Amino acid sequence: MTKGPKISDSEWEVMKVLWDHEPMTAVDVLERLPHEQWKQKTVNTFLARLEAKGIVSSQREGRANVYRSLLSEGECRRVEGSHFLSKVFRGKVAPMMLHFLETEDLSDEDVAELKQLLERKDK
Amino acid sequence: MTKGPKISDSEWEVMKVLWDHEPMTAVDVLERLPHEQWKQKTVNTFLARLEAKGIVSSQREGRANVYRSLLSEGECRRVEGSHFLSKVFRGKVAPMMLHFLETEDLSDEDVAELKQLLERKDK
DNA sequence: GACATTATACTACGATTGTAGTCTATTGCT
DNA sequence: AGCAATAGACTACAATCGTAGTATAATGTC
Repeated sequence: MTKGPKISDSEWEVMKVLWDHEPMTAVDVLERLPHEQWKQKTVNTFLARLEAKGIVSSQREGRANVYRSLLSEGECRRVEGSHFLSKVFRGKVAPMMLHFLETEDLSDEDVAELKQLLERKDK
Repeated sequence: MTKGPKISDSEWEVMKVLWDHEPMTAVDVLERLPHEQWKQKTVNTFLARLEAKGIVSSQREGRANVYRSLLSEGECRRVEGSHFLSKVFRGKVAPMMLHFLETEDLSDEDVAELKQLLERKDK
């Protein structure tokens, strides 16, 4: 459940930059994105769409619009995460965790941290 | 990395049914999907698109086409999983695992299983 | 063999996505 | 004041997605 607005792949790229450095203008955002892949106008379009979706707000400041996120990265992760879980792993958490444990590289520190977390969850 | 064809949300629903019961005809697939949400023609369209994408193959058998998957669920999970990881969690596995540990409900058995897995990974 | 059934093939169409271009208004410069 | 630079607004357009409808061909029934 936990429905939320759909954020497309490219919109996520813009949002990650915004979450890291907000408030920002469209020009600021472009500077933080790989220049070879992004044009200013494209960034502008995405910011406008994100505003239309209610994910960011804009405020005129002088000559430029300044953007701020309305949803936190954590909230968006929750929505996207539960959607991914039900779509790809049929909502079953444990198999998903096993999958990532097997396919992704975890450092020793990561493993230790996860074990600690699980210990605490255990009681 | 590990590029693969894009499988849309609805296409995933069709594929999960197919992986569970293949080989199947389009009529078989519809029967396994929630009837209120799916129409036969829609299922047909998705099967045709999946074939065009090289994700399933079809073979004429008598009066009907019989479909089989060309990619396993595991392969598709790998592609989709690593895409999700990089998009939503910036490629960082541990934070993602923590996120799911905190937001999703794990049964005691799940926790025990994961701990075992981590133990084995540890050495 | 003519007609009803039914499965596939082909076509449709609005919404979203990725990727900008054009038009307009504001600012700065000389 | 007049003109150039620049920021935003509005428009464009092909590809993909969700959701079918229409046309056609093969099959089964009398």
